[in-house]
Amino acid sequence: MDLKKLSNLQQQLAKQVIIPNEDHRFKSNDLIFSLDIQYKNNIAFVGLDIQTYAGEIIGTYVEKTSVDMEYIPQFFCFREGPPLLEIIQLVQKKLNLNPDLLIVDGHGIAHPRRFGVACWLGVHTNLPVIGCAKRSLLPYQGNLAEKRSSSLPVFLKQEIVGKVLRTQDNVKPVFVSVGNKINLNTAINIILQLSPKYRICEPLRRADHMARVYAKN
DNA sequence: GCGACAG
DNA sequence: ATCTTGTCGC
Repeated sequence: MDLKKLSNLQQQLAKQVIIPNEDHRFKSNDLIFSLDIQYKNNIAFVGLDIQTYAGEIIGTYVEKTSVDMEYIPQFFCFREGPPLLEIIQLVQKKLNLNPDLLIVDGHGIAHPRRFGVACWLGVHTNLPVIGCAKRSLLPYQGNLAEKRSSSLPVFLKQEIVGKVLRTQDNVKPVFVSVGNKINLNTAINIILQLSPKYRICEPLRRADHMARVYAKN
């Protein structure tokens, strides 16, 4: 694996990421596609949950695909990006439903080269994408308050590229960053809104659960 | 040089 | 991510 080449590719593609200054105003019927992957040997089970912005659950689906690259930290997008894109296009065609926002398990620009898997999906779909990860790739400083909705900035050099966000009182935080066509403030508000009860937001939990069930049969 | 490192 | 026992809590 030529990591030098992939590293250059990430830096090139990172230039295509668009981050607006204005908050995004979603409509009640806008569709949110949320994705997560479970692995069984070299087979990926991709879960895709569809709900409206208002909260109506449309359904959760799973597709089985092969995965052709190993997991390498910082190069995660090249492993998970293609399977994710595949199921999005498949479900889109099959159900004739078009997403207005994607939420993915992983980072957006909170990445050493500003190009996590959420960015990869962003430049390949031209859609708004939010990355929501369970661990950070970049350092942050300070003590995060224990109350829900507390947050601290995550820096790359001097720039804020993401936030550590507590989605529940006294529960480990998640790491939110944008992948494309949405700003951090909007992303944080949406993740909080979608996390009324648990650490991980509801649509990602459904996608994870569905993929997990299928991976065991 | 060594270790750490999203899923 | 996955491999694992018991255990705590709703």
